[in-house]
Amino acid sequence: MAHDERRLQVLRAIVQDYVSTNDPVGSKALAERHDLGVSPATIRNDMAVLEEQGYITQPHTSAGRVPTDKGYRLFVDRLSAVKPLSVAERRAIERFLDGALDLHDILSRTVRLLAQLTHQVAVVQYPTLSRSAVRHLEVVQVATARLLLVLITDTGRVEQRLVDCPVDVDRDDVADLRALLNQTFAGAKLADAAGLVPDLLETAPPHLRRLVAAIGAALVETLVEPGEDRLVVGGTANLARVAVDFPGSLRPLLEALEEQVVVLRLISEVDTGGTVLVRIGEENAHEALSGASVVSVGYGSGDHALGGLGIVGPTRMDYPTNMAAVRAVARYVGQILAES
Amino acid sequence: MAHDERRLQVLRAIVQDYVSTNDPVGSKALAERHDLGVSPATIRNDMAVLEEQGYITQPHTSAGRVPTDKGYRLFVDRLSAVKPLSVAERRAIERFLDGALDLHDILSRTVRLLAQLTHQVAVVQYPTLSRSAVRHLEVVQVATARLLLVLITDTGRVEQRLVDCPVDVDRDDVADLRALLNQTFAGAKLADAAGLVPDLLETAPPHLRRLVAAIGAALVETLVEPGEDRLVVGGTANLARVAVDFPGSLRPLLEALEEQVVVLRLISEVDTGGTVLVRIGEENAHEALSGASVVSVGYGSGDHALGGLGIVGPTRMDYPTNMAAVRAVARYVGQILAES
DNA sequence: CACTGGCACTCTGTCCGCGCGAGTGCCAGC
DNA sequence: GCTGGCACTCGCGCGGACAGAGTGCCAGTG
Repeated sequence: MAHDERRLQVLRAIVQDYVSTNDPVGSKALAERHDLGVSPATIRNDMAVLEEQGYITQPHTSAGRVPTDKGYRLFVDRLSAVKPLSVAERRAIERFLDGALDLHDILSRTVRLLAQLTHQVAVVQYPTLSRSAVRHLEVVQVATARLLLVLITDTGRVEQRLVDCPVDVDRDDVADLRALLNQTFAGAKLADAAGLVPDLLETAPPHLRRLVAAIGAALVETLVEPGEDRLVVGGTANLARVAVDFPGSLRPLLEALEEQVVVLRLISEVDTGGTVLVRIGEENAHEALSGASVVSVGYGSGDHALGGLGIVGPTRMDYPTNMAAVRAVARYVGQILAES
Repeated sequence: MAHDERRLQVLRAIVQDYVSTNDPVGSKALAERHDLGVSPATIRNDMAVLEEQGYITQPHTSAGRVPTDKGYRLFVDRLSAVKPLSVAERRAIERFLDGALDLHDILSRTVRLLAQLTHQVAVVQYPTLSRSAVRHLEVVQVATARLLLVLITDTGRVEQRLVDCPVDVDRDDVADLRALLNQTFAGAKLADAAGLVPDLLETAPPHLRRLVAAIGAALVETLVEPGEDRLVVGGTANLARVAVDFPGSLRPLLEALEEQVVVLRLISEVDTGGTVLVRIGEENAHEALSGASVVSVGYGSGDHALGGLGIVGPTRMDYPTNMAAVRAVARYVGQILAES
């Protein structure tokens, strides 16, 4: 019906205006700023319907209307066109990510870039270990009965782990161990690594058995445990700019960002298809994020995602632009990681 | 003189009260809360003198007095006794730092601990490379003409760097290279490493010369360049709690913390003696930090500092407690690093 | 039947004026 | 040199008035 169509136009206009002005938007202003072809009075009728359907609400009687979470949801799902990035922005992305020296460098550049493009808090998950493969395992003796295990993956990630050994170790053992480990694990997907430990034990020469058992246990632990420090966060200064959208205080949000685990769960729940995921307000199911939206997407080379990245900001954000930025950055990061 | 002595008592009382209440403190309240043995009128006279000397100021006529930067300075230098940590706090420190798995883990635990103890933003610098020694160098082939160089130091730090080679490399070369590098650099202080590169070139077999030259260059670059990502920051959520002390906005401060380089300079300028350094307000010589104080100290094993750590907070902070916490944490971290 | 203009109503944000209270500086007295 | 007293100065909070924005409803019109 033509009516429904126009009502959606009205909702879209409300979202756009509210996002850009941060003022509840009234019927008169809407009629002026948008070519809806009808008078304020008609818009008011539409607004009444939209309010009843739960898409908009008024902060208090006789202020303008403000989109609800549900309103933003509809906007994102049906009303917003993907906003292509400007040439300057594309160039900025390339320039920013080019010349990174290692994985950490790539990720910290990414997070800064994303924060700069979106003016929101940016979050990048470290590539998940289980999806990458072992490139090399290094063993370094730190003390007579203490080894440092260094794992290098094909995504350029370096993991380290101290291992206390049940027995003293001599130098030749270390070399043997290194050879043994690499022979067994080189090229293996980390997800499969745990299954290879029995093989490892079998092929180990008897005098190394106990040592290998300890190492194997530590290895599995390191690989299987997701760990906690898997998140790079940046652009928190942008929160100050949008502080007005978080009435109480920024504190819960800052805490959630530091907690990492909360945000990590959100960011890592991406599907592999490259679709941008948007969680709006209460959809986040975490109190600290009830006034916030999370825009995330998986990145990776080829078809499987290595991890997620995205932004966290107020529900009152420019979704089309931010979704485009998140997607574009993820694409570039995937490329870069595939090359290195 | 007895007068001067009492005036200092008054200043101390003002600082203490103001820090705990955040209200400008008046003569009457002072006389009630502290045993100064004189009447409010007398205190007023002292306050007038203190104000003239620039130690305190009044926000507006007929409000109480507030310490100036200079007042805090005097307080820190001459009026505050070191506040020993409670048993619970000491235990918390041990518990918190015990069981860390690697360097990054140690540092991120440290920063959380410090933030929790002081209720301020905590900052920890990565151990400076130049003061540590090479434990092992690992070379991994990533592509035909691309190597990943991994440096492991005796402080447990792992540095990685991609190197594009001028020539193709085969597998034996990699092994030779690894042996050669470790032979030359193992045990060397990183600060001296650059000087060893000529030796390296000399001992290299002719067919590896060009390769070694490239690697050597990358190595020096990695070691000498201080890099940017040398800072772990935590506890920014605490800023929200003290937002009232930063009238304009938290933004400049958050930006400075993200910028890292600013804070890094402050944190790294520690002397090796283990003295806690306090920079108050304008002393920081950076606009974003003009309302903030930085409490920092070097940490390390033995006599030489590996890096700095500290906190950033409003000038209105509890200096004695925070200084004690910073010092205690630095001491423990030094111990832990010496062990691993 | 849908849209429009008009109108009365409601509510918030803001401004002003006022009184209160806290705190000071000064002075005379001990 | 300290103290109590006193007049003075301001900032803050409260309440009322007011303007402005926005709404809902209603009657009129193509």
